Amino acid sequence: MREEDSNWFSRWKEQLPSPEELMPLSQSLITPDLALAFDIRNPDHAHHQHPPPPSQPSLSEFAADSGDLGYGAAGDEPTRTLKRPRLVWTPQLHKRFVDAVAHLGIKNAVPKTIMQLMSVDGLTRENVASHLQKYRLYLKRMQGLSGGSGGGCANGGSGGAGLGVSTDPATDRLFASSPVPPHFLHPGSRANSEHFLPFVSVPALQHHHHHQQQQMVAAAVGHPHLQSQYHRPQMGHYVSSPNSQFEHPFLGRQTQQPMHRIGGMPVHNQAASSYVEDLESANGNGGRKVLTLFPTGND
DNA sequence: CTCCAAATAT
DNA sequence: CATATTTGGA
Repeated sequence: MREEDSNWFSRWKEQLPSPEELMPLSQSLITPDLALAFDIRNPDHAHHQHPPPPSQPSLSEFAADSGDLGYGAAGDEPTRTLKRPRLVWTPQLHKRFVDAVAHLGIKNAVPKTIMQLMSVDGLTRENVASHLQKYRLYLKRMQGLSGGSGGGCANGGSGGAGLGVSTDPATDRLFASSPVPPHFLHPGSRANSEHFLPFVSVPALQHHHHHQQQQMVAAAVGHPHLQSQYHRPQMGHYVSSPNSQFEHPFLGRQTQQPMHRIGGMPVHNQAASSYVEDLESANGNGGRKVLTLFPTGND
């Protein structure tokens, strides 16, 4: 039964290019400072910095919603009084996360290292740590269900066992979308995949820290105000098979650019040629908007 | 310092 | 409500 392990590994290794490829993948999360500082408001100068590299979809798109929070908005440069916007873990980003973990090995798979290997600018340890926890839980959960480990109903109760066996506790939605490679989980058979830890070159990490505009890629800003419950068209049924490649519910849907009215102020929204995922839902009560775009040429 | 678990905010 | 962030403790 371990053969499977080898299997996934070979597949994985194929898909895993090399750290070099991974490395350059530096994504930059939109940093709040930048977002606000740079910001989006420039009704006059359409100076858009068009770095739209036609060849490579590396764009920096910021989705900044006007914060109606109480800070002085324009003209003010909040140096450090910024709140961190909600980070949205996109499948791609998650994938990177998984990749990093897989390559690091369970041993080094600590938040810090992962974060470093991910090289996602803007990503913080907290982000990774939190996500990592969830990821682990997800894996553990799967183990228990799929492996059947032993007895069958060892699950003690947690989870009210009687529910459907399907793996859709709703919480795994995100994780399920990603090809969970690392099956380094399996207690008992601990395969150290570190056999092949060819390179862990994370050369440039803490370098340019200047406020220069780096390449920002993913931007996610959760705009609060008003609680809103966004709901997908019914509970998503994209329950892809656990092993099937991930199918994106979105991807492939280029929504137009709806005008965002923020507090009555039209916001200039520029849609880059990148994947722009926008989920919006309008509820009678309010609307929650989330913009996430990722130029991850990965996968 | 890292991980875990829960509370809180969005 | 679900998700992500954040706090507190081991």
